[in-house]
Amino acid sequence: MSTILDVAREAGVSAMTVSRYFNQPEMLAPATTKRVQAAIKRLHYVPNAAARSLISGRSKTVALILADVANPFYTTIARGVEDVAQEHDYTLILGNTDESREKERRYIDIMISRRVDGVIISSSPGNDHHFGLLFQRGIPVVLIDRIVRDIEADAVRGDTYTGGRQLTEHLIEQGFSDIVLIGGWKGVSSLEERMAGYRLAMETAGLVPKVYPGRTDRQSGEEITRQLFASGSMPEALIAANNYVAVGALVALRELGLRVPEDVALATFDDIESAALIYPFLTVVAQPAYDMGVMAMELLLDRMHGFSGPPRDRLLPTEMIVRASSLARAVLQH
Amino acid sequence: MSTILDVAREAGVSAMTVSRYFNQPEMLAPATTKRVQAAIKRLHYVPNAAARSLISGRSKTVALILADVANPFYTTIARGVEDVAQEHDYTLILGNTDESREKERRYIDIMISRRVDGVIISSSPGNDHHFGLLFQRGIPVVLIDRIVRDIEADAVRGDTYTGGRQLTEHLIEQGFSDIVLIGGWKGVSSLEERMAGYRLAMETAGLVPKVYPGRTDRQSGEEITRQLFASGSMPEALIAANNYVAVGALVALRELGLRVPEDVALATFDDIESAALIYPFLTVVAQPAYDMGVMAMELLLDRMHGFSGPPRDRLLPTEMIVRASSLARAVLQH
DNA sequence: CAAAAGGATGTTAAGCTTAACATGTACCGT
DNA sequence: ACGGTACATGTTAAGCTTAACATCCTTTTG
Repeated sequence: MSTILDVAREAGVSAMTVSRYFNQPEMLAPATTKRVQAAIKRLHYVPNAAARSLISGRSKTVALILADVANPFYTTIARGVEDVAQEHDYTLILGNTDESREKERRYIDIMISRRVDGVIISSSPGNDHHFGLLFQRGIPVVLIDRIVRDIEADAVRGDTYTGGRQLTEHLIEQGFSDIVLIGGWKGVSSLEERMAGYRLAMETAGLVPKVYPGRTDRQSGEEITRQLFASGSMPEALIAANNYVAVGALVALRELGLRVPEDVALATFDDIESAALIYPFLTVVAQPAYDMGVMAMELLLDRMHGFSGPPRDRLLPTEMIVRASSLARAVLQH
Repeated sequence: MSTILDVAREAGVSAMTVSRYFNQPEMLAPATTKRVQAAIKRLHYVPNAAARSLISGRSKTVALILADVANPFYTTIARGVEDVAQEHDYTLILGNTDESREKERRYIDIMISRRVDGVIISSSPGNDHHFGLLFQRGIPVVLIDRIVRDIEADAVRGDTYTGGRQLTEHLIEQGFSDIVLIGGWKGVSSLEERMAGYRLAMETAGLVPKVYPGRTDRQSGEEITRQLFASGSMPEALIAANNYVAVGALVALRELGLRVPEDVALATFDDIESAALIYPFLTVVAQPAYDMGVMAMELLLDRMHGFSGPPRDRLLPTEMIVRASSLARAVLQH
């Protein structure tokens, strides 16, 4: 594999001149530029990123750490991040934590080891975060979707507090009063906010909030729903903590022979794009996932380029899309 | 930022001993191991990946290059790849090509520059592939979903040829004879195979295959469908080249006031998991995307560990799932 | 026309880790 | 007690690029 020295020899110049061809091309004489260019082409030379990184301490790399790489909400974020990163010649390292603190910890070591220039992370719940190690080394961090208390970092998130409130108010307007929130974890800010919005709306209307917490996967949605109805409750409406929980709830309700929305109304967060097109049915609070990714990468670029102001917290507006699943019987009969 | 020398000093040993702690721990005396361990902890030392890579020529990194990071089919593959990579301590670099040859080319340079140990790629159509550069440098490549003619690399793909045939036969059995294939590109093997399966089934049944090619996005599905019906044709059944095209077709058909399957039957490839659960409606040929990712990474691990047999072509079975969208009127009325 | 200024290119060393080889110590057998 | 063996640890140099400084040649200026 040829090195910069081989190219230098081939072009009859010094290694430094070749290096300048890449880093300060305007400094070279046109004739030299040409000769170097030709030599590079002849030898198929590509600079060694490791050597560059070793000397510069930087890597032109950004780590994107997500809870679930297969969740459409996160992959849409990833797409936004990638588009901006690519534009600015940053390479993306992808990590999947499955909400595991240990995996998160392992990735933090990898990021340090690889001298990534920045990190975008949707952190797992818990208090023993290891971000400190990143801060010590001056690696900027942008939190996405979920903020972490006591961490002084930029953050980008959807306004699901308002979303939760709107969704609840909408269901109340439809005439429901026994509205239950299912799924979702303590410790995950975006889920706690939804819950808080729900609570506020319920209490403002003089209703009693009921929360059945759980995880955020489909399985959990099914379990909680089964359990809820097995326990003898017969709520009029459900709010699922996220898209997967909603799908699980739908599966469980179908099993129980309950129709949506005739027997039980349902609403949730995070739009499932394709599904919505095929069968526009679920009422949702949709978050601007792609824009969230773009903005996160932009905030990170600022920091990597030296910006050092106080943490910025970007709360992007969500949009409630009312569809059939949340409508009152009365409305349906019209 | 502390280096291996700092740790050595702190522990009262040589740098080499610290290096051995990481690379051949069994060689150290227990007491030394302890002292080194303590020093590492005190200094928060993390080895510098660039220096390691510089000397070893390897990077413990694998590049995953996909056409669209937001497409659920590909992200499910990504999830499989990531799970296996993580298990084996490989870090994943993510790339998005948007079917652009130029972006693919750029990524190939990045991969070489970063000395990735292997590449998994769903390549864009075209003939001027630059994989040669990877082969020259002995970087193993695994093709996923799409094979590339004349490239001697391992491949993992779903058997969409059989899938296309089955889907077509199913529609023929339902009594349809004017069946049109919409969307999909020449040059993309997985799409060509679907087409070939469709052609075979049609011709075997003495029917005339009709293909309206296009891209693979939703937009394209809409356009082709509109165009198809605007041109006066009135096919009895459509087969969409992939999930996005199918969604586009559905949107267009709804606009045209045509019901599925009462007026036009529809079937497609690539199951949309959540959508299918909410509304089990689309007849599909589903591919085992997660397993494809897992297998691709496993083949790659083999190669990276020195396996050098002939290219392996893994054709994973697909599964046809018949749902409402493809049923004959007669069947529906039952 | 000499001296200064400016532009283009070269030289040296450093960045961190590890392969290859060297050294040192403890214990073995005879 | 001595050479030999095995094990534990140390020394040196290399891997590739670039920052900092040095040099050389051309051009400008008084």
